[in-house]
Amino acid sequence: MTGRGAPAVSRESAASLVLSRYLPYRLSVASNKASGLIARAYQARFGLTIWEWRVVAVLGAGEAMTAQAICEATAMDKVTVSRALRALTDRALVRRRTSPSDKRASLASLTAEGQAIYDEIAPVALEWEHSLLEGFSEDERRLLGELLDRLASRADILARGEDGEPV
Amino acid sequence: MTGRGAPAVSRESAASLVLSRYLPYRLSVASNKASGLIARAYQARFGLTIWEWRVVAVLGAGEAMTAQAICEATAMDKVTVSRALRALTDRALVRRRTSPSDKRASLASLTAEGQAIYDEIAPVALEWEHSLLEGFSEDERRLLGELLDRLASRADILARGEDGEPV
DNA sequence: CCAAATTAGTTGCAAATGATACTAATTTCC
DNA sequence: GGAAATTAGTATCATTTGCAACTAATTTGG
Repeated sequence: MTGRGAPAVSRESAASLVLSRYLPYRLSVASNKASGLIARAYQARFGLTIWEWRVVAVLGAGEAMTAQAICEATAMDKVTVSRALRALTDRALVRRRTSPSDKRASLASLTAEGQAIYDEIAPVALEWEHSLLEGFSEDERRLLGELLDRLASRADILARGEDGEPV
Repeated sequence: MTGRGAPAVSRESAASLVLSRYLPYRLSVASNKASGLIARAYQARFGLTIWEWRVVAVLGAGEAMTAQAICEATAMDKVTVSRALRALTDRALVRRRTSPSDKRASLASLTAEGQAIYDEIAPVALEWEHSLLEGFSEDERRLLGELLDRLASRADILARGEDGEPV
């Protein structure tokens, strides 16, 4: 009976990696549940995918935008934006005209029908957000948003920084 | 000039729906950036997908688990778990044996090689998490985690609750 | 104790996604 | 002023994902 005594540290290797406490995991779970919940609103009722909805959401402000501008405003890939625009255009929710200043680009904007859908969905989306945050104090809501933004920009910085190791 | 006076509410319909301020959107952006960043660690270095990594992460604790239990621990769909287990088993990182108490189920656990990978990745994953949270105070870290968990459970409640309208 | 219903896990197929290559228009800069 | 490099947006193809159907084992309840 050699080697007994203190409760050997033997296989304590990755001590505190408990998935349910791991931030990227928690973010992912919260994000998926929140998105999934609200997605039902625009999917079931208007047949919009989450990306189509995002495009509608930014165009809802009224400004005509290029696909490029939409990419930036929605954090979507340009291929995804292209497909969403195509689908929306096919359904006549969006109209596109060639940009006068750059014939490669086109300016997209909502049609009357698209605007009508936006006007109907947007308040519902805001209600869902509100329901989701029920029980959160004003401070908590503000802080949550702020922390998420900081996290995102921190991830950006790290992504540029290196190509392998954590800093 | 009738009906003037207060700055007409005319087309102010969805007043405060600005995508960049919309919580589900911010969550999604933060989550994708954080996950994407860390995914490089286990993808490039070990060829693990995010789901394979999650499975490895929960099995890393040492307990043999059924696919069902893994579903619950990882918030993954059963099909996704099945595929991840298959891939890991094919690479001999995971071993499965039929559960003695239920011949439909099998108990999965890490092989020595799987454990070795876990032991190598887990600390790196934690370092990344740490880098991500650099600049966050202890309070902020705790609060962020707590708010995310509350949000997820709130979404669960709402998802059960109804089948259309926000509450 | 057995037929019907449920559960564990897998498979197959259709749709969604992502990387890459491509066309056309526009800048750059010698 | 024009060849080379860049940019806008689209198309193509391979992979991933999600749903629904399926097999096999177990539980229920009559």
